[in-house]
Formats: sequence, C-alpha cells, structure tokens
Amino acid sequence: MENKETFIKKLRSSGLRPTRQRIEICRALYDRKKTFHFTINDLAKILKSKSNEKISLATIYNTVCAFKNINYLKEISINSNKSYFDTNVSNHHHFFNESTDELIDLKNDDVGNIKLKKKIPGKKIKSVEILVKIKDNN
Amino acid sequence: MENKETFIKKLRSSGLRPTRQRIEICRALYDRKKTFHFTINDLAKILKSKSNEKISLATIYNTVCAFKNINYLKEISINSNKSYFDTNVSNHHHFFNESTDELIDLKNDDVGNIKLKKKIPGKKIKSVEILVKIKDNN
DNA sequence: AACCTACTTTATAATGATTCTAAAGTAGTG
DNA sequence: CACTACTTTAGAATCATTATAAAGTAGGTT
Ligand SMILES: [Mn+2]
Ligand SMILES: [Mn+2]
Ligand SMILES: [Zn+2]
Ligand SMILES: [Zn+2]
Repeated sequence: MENKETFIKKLRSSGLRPTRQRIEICRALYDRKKTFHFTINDLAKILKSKSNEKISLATIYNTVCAFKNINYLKEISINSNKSYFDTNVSNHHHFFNESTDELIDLKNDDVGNIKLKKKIPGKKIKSVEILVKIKDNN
Repeated sequence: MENKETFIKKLRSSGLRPTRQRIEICRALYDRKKTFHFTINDLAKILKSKSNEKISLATIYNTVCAFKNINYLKEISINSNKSYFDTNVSNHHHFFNESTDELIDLKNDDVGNIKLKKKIPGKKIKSVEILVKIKDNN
C-alpha cells in the first residue's frame, strides 16, 4: 500500500531519478501484500497488464539491475536459462520446483543454522544460500 | 589413472556406446588425480589441447548432458550466464569466487548438518545445495 | 521561463550460450 | 557383409541478455 510519494523518496535517496518508468516498476514490485519471485519476462507481462504506459524491455532490464545494486531486489542463484529475482531482500533460502520452475521461500527458521567451518583467506563472504530442488512425486 | 578399457566398460554399462569422442571426453574428465569444475568452454579447450582428434561443440554438449543424466557429472546451481559442471558427483557444497568465476568445494564436514523443518507435500527432494559467494577483500 | 547537462529511455542490433536440424558416420548384431 | 539404431557434425536457429547511439527528461541554474 505504498504510495507514489514514498517510491519517489526511496528512489531519490538511492541516487536514482524518479522517472515514470521506475515508479511504475516500483508499483508492480512493491505495491503488494506479499513479496514474490519473478523473471524479467514475468515482470514485463505484469507491467503490460497493470500499467498503461509502455516500458521498453531495455528499461526493465536496466531498472531491475539498478534495483539489485541498491538492494531493492535480490537475484537468486539457480542454474536456469533465465535470471530469477526476489522482492524479499532479507537473508533466506529457497525451494525450486523443477516441475513448474517456481521458487518457494524457506524461512531462515526453517533451516538449522549453517556453520561454515572452512574459511578462504583474503576473501569476504557475500552471501550464503541454500537451494533445495524438488520435483513432483510419481 | 583409469585406462581405456575401464571407460569402455563404464560407458557400456550405462547404455552409452563407447565412441572415440566419448572415450576422449572420459579421459579429459576422469584421468586425473582430483575432481574439478568446468564449463563447456573449459572442456572444449582442454580437449583441443590434450587430444588430437577434433570433437565438435555439439558433441561436447551432447556428451556432457548424457554424462549428467547417468550421474557421471553434476551440474552446479549458479546464476551465471554459463553452466558449471563438476566431476565430483557426491553430495557437497561450494564457494563461488565472484572475482574469478571459480568454484571451490566445501566438504560436507565443512558445513554443519542442514535440517529442513519445512516440507512440501507431494514433492520429493532432488538435491540440497549450499552456495557461498565470496569476493576478494579490498 | 528558458537553458543546460547529466541521467534515462528506447528501438534496434549484437552477443553468446545453448539447442535444433538433417545429413553423414559408426557400433553392434546377425 | 548388411542392417539399423545410435552418434557425430556443421551449420542454422533460438533466446536471454547486453551494447549502441539517438531522442527524451529531471533537476538544477541563469
Ligand atoms: Mn544456464
Ligand atoms: Mn543467467
Ligand atoms: Zn525468496
Ligand atoms: Zn564441487
């Protein structure tokens, strides 16, 4: 239920000009009750149906990349031919349903704490993600 | 240190005809002391340098896919533009060095046991993988 | 308001990994 | 040797993503 002004402030405070396109994309991504996972193609479809103005595919790519850089979006590690993004930017893990190509959140509490006993000198850890691949029974 | 006959037997027992190309690829992948991670392009280079016979890129793709299906290779889950494969097919996890695009094995003992407290009815778990992304300090 | 300039959007082309096609080659069998 | 199913291959096609470069815009300045 965030309104336009909130998005404008958020964008400005991250050094991004609040353009028509970026505000529309904010609406599509964050004006919802629940976080969700999407591909670029998913988002393009959502924008086409929900929004009047046409937003070019290049802008969608640019914006998703920009939003990822300022931590408005997270990219999920899957070896798919497409990239998957998540509006839930907190640390959490995923099921990936290989039968439907859908991601499902695994809350941190759903996974026992991960204790890494190996360290790599001279490197810093950027993320620790668990991916549980699942498939339909049968 | 496996020899040609061993590869031929292995291939036959998996329902794959032991062709020149497949045997060469087995040599490149398994005639080593340590397991390793590679992309298709990596493997193509290795084959070009180590082997006399030219093997087409299509065959390399076909063979890697076939080897994956019979569990001679494992594909690692990374959101890269390329696919990464592993000659270590046992359950284990990875560091991914984003500075060099290299994978490093994390032995199962290097990670505390993972207890999944969430289940998805009607689905079976195919794999559970941890990916730890790291980057050069600085 | 008119103006300036850096940032943005956009259509379009280019890239590059992967997959497809269909023709030529080969392994295994009898 | 002959047969057939499997395999390899060059080349084309696909498709997500990135690059290009020209037109548009935000936000400040005069
Ligand atoms: Mn891939
Ligand atoms: Mn990708
Ligand atoms: Zn998520
Ligand atoms: Zn490995």
